[in-house]
Amino acid sequence: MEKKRNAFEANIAAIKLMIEQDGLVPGDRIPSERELAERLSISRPSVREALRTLAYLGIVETRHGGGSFLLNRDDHTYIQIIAQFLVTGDSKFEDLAGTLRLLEQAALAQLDDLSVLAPVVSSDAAFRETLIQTVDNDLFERIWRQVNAFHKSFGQGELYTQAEREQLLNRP
Amino acid sequence: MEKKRNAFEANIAAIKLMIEQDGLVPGDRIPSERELAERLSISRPSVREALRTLAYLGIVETRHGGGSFLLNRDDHTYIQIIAQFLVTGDSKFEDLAGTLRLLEQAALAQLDDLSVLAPVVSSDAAFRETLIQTVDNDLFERIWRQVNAFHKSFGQGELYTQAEREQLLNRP
DNA sequence: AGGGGTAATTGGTCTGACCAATACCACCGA
DNA sequence: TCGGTGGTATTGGTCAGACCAATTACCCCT
Repeated sequence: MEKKRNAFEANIAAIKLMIEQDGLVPGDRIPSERELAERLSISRPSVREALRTLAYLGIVETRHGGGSFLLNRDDHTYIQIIAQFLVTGDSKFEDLAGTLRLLEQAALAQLDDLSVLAPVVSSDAAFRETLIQTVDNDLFERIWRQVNAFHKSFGQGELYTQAEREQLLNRP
Repeated sequence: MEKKRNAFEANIAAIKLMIEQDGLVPGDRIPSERELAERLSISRPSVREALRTLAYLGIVETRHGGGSFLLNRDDHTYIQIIAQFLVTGDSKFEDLAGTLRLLEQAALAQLDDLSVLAPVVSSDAAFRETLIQTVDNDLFERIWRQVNAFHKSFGQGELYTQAEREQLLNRP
């Protein structure tokens, strides 16, 4: 082994390695914190620091009294974490609305058939929700959803007026 | 207070909130683990579990004996850390490239004067960097930067060919 | 064989302690 | 006065042990 430094990251790597070597698959229960501590020759607090990080990333789920379990990889909660840290406090409100408009403009530009939007043109929320879903891109959708949630948390109302929405449908 | 469940994530949020309220900026030293424990009325192990996670994500840097410091957003390594867990070849890479194209298309659409892009049309990175900066929206730029970092972490090359870039300049 | 209640297991949190690395500062000497 | 130099305080790193809470496992009785 190498390093004294970064014992913490080494612990995370060790746990991941052990999971691999034990042939665990998503849904399986991983060894208890006490057993991990013993097998890795580290203390339980150190095990916990690593496990908590893995849980935060969505790699693992822990149930009080039940144990820790491997999660499916396609839960990708890390995307949400990315978004959560992207949209932190110092975002100006104008940036929020502006970013939403940009995202939705991009979605609109790559949409061939505008007819799917016609039925929902009367509702700002439904119009934009439908618009985003036409993109069919998970990451893009999550980013939009996060920005939109943050925008809504400021208690603002509609992003577009009815007239604006109708105009958007008559462009390309 | 709030709920019993998810005390761990509540601690992370509390630390982030305290950083905000104290007006700390990247480079500043955040309170010591012992002081955080006292101010948040939790134990030092609980503080550490939250702090280690923040450090792992690259939000914060800890120096043995020195303290913990706020990092610049550009230093955030969680994109790479998270990418490390995407061991299997999932199709999410298409989402990355697709999202980047959408973001840049949106930037291009709201740009009046395309002449600023002409000098950098020979470089994929410079072209896209310049394009994003014309938007003048911090949040949008940050989102793009992070997605781009994620995309680059997969070791991919240029997003557009030279011909594509030139074509983009001849559209509107 | 089934149901219920108790014991064992497991995660959640805390206290306290000690080590290691760094920062702080007063002191000393040139 | 200035610059090094040492000791001391502060801070993160790690550990042991304890206790609580939630869940699980198991055994016993009917």
